Amino acid sequence: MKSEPSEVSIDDLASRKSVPWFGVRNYQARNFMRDQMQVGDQAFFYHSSCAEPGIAGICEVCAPAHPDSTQFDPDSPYFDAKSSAGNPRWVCVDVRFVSKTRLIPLTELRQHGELAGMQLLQRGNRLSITPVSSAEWQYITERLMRGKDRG
DNA sequence: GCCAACGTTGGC
DNA sequence: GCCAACGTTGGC
Repeated sequence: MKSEPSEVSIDDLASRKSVPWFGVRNYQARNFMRDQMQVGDQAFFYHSSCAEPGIAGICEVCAPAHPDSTQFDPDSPYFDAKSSAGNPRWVCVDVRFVSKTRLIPLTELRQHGELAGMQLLQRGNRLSITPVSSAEWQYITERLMRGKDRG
């Protein structure tokens, strides 16, 4: 799950009980949250659009998909005039902090052939939420996150 | 700021 | 339904 750290960083997540994954305005990413993600599922927390993009930690889904309140807020950059309370277009799950890991840069992820199939790493990928296979999850958590914690 | 890639929109 | 134009994402 990608987040711009200037909006919500792994430290921001750690300081809060939970955070709604607001602002997703892409149907595929929305559908992942609505149809695939369940309470208890874990995800990599990825810092995007920043100096050092990469995986910064792990989070866990703690509430199933519900309407994203920012779509109804005219002052929000995520406001959607075509959505309505009766028929909300955008939903989001809530996530909570699990752990902060060393920052695993995108460039490092690309160096591992075992991860070449990750949707995150595919050319032109723009989805803010992408699936991770169990093999990929295992490889990253057991082999890449085992290094010294550099904060 | 550039630009590749891809999603959305809207005229037809 | 096609497709050109336009907008957005996000790494670099």
